[in-house]
Amino acid sequence: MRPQIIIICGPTASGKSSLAIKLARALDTEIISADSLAIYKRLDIGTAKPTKDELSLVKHHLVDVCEPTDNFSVSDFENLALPIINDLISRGKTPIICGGTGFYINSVLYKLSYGGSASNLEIRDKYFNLAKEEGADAVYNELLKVDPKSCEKIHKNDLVRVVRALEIYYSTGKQKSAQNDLLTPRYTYLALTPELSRETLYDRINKRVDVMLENGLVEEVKSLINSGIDKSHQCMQGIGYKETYDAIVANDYSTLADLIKLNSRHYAKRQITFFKKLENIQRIDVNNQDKINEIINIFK
RNA sequence: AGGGGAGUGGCUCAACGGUAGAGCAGCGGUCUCCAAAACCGCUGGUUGCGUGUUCGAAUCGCGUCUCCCCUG
Repeated sequence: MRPQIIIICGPTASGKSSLAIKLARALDTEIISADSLAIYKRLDIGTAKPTKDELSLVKHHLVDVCEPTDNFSVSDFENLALPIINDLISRGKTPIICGGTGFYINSVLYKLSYGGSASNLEIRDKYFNLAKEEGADAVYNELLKVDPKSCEKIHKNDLVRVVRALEIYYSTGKQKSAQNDLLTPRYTYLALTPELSRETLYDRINKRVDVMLENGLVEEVKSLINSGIDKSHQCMQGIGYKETYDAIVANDYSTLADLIKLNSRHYAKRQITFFKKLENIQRIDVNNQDKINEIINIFK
């Protein structure tokens, strides 16, 4: 039985996109991007979005689907991605999910309940403010009272998760630790990740950052700033964007390239760690055409 | 050439007589609605080299090498 979907994941700058395009063309199918920043319009250079040419070769979904002012979360991704995947499958095609946002990939692969609660900004603000005023311990102590079991899994310094657990409790009345999702994949899948030495990967990251700056990353961020985007917007959390934003404000670009490179390397490491957990993930040399043909033949 | 200063883990620095600490880098990990976020953990040094003083030297003396600054 051939798998229902293909997942191409891995760290930034590893060559996922071109592999995805190769496979999509050979299999006459479409790509669903799983990238938490490529969803934004006008964030092009810093996200290394597929070029116009690439976009015309293969249909890409979930690129440029929201405005830089929008908030976007995993479940938004899940809600948009599932119908596309199901539609492609029903048309006899093999959807290719390609991206570096592991959390997003998991959201389509597994049916997760996310505590049964959407984000509740009121509760969030309340506890972030509490942390600011009385310290993170105060928030953690609160969770200790209502959901001690979650405290076993969440480190007390991890304010984002501590607050999220409280948010779930106070908006649903149920404890986060009570959720018991089955981690059974919704689809059968083949997962691929480009095989690269750490050294090569870091080298590619460094070069890519230089290219981004040459291609006008600073101008891109300035243009976003001019239209009212600031650091409070979610899209400004992106690597390449937050650093450039700060450099523009300080009018000091001396460390910008190095800083983006460093943060990108750290990010790549986290991605590598995250994808290690994906079962049956295959490392593939993207330059090995024989191997790629082998994969294509599985799905033909 | 003379005078002064500095040489400590990959980098920046701390300890200034009691057998070396930190930040960053690097490496590993967590991840159930902000995930390019948020968070946790770990490995590296016979203190340029030699010699002397001392119970004991990164720390003091001498020699030597390297670098920086000033004077010529």
